[in-house]
Amino acid sequence: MVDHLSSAQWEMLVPLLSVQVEYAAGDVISHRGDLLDHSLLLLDGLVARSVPHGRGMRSTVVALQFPGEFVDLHAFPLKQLDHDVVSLTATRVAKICHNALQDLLNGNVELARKLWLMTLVDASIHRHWVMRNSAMRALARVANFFCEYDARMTAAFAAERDILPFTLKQADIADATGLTSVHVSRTLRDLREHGCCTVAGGKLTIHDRKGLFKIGNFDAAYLYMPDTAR
Amino acid sequence: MVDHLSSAQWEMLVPLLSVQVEYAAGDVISHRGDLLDHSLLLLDGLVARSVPHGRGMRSTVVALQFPGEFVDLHAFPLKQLDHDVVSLTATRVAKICHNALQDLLNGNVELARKLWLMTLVDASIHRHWVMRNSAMRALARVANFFCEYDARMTAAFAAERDILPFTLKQADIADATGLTSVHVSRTLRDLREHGCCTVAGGKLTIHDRKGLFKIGNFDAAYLYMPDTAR
DNA sequence: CGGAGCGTTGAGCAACGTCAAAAGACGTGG
DNA sequence: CCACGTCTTTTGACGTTGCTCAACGCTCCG
Repeated sequence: MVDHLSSAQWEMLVPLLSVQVEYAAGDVISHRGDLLDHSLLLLDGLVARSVPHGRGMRSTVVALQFPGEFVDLHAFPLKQLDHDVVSLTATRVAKICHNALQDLLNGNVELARKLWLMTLVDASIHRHWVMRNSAMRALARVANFFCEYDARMTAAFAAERDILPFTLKQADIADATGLTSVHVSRTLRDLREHGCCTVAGGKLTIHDRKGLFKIGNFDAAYLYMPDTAR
Repeated sequence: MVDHLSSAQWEMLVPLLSVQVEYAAGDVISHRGDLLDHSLLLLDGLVARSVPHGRGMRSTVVALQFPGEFVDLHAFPLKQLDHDVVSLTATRVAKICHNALQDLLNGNVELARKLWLMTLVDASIHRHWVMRNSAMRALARVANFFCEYDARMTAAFAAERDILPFTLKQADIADATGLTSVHVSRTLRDLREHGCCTVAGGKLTIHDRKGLFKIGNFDAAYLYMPDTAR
């Protein structure tokens, strides 16, 4: 969500974003524990922060980043991350070097506070995920996941759509919601039969957004969207 | 974890912490959506960030703060929180006014970055909670919860102990781990019978820390402890 | 002594996981 | 275009975990 920034602030950041890199679905962009001297701004595609569980086992997706969001801005103060960063689709990112960022932020307290704020919005989303995966049953959980997907995609496109690009596998949804892919499959059928939404052919089609929000018990306040007042 | 700060930085912060307040177990310190002009440093007791679910229903604890930690430093950039802040035990906190903090940080980029970092450690803990409550079964989940409790209490006391003060109710553990209090009760019995730890009389007694770590599959890296190198 | 709150236990059940098989989707090379 | 292998989704049968409901005991405190 770069829309937390004023256009003047955005202009200052752009020169630092010269180097672009592309990844394919499944690529590991950085490993937990790696020392990082740069962060990434996601231009296109979906990236997961994921905690591996050991060879052969699937890993848990603890966060998802959408186009227009920083993927690992928290690596700037932390230097080292506690999770892997994995590309879930074909993605394009822009690198931002920590040294250059430090120089920029030293002279601009306002911008520094905005970037701080953006990492805090990520943290708010983490808390929501804790709640979702701890306190909601499968149907509500997956519905709520789609509500968030819808809201963040809408922000990324700056336009509401009823048909969204969606190239995640059911196993990815499972990793993000703490279910098995088998149960995700069944839950998607339930949502389909409720007339809420359909996932097929790389698209998420929302037939009944209101119904989906209700089943998912969705309230977007935790996303701290800049324009869309709560 | 104020130990991320140098003693010089700590000295600068202390003058802002004049006002102290006490709360009793169960007090709601601030409500979601409240506009906040100050943050709190926890001096004593335990505080939960909790998401309410409606009248009568129990709420989900999405984070726990220990003595020496900021409770809601994220309210400084965010101004408004997405969750309640609830005292779980008798607590004592020190207020820090956002205006004064802003003046201090405007003149001290290093300190600002340290505070940023501290909120990012919170976020890392959130991610761990997502993983724990999504991917671990009850026994491992509760064991891991106790491992974290042990590690953060050890940091708060600056001393390792096998008998820790523990005044949370089983229902609180349930709210934090996404289980029911009934199942927590059974799980505590299991941990007791494994010879790992006992919860009774306001104390958590760790009989076999190594065994507890193993059952909880615990790796403290996500806590980003300053001294204890990973 | 009585009540309130918390912890414990048991029985039954719903939700979700596991395993396995089959069907569909998709790209590749002939 | 078809044949093939691989990956993903779907479905069924069955097992397990953890939830629900209800009863009972315990402790603390008035």
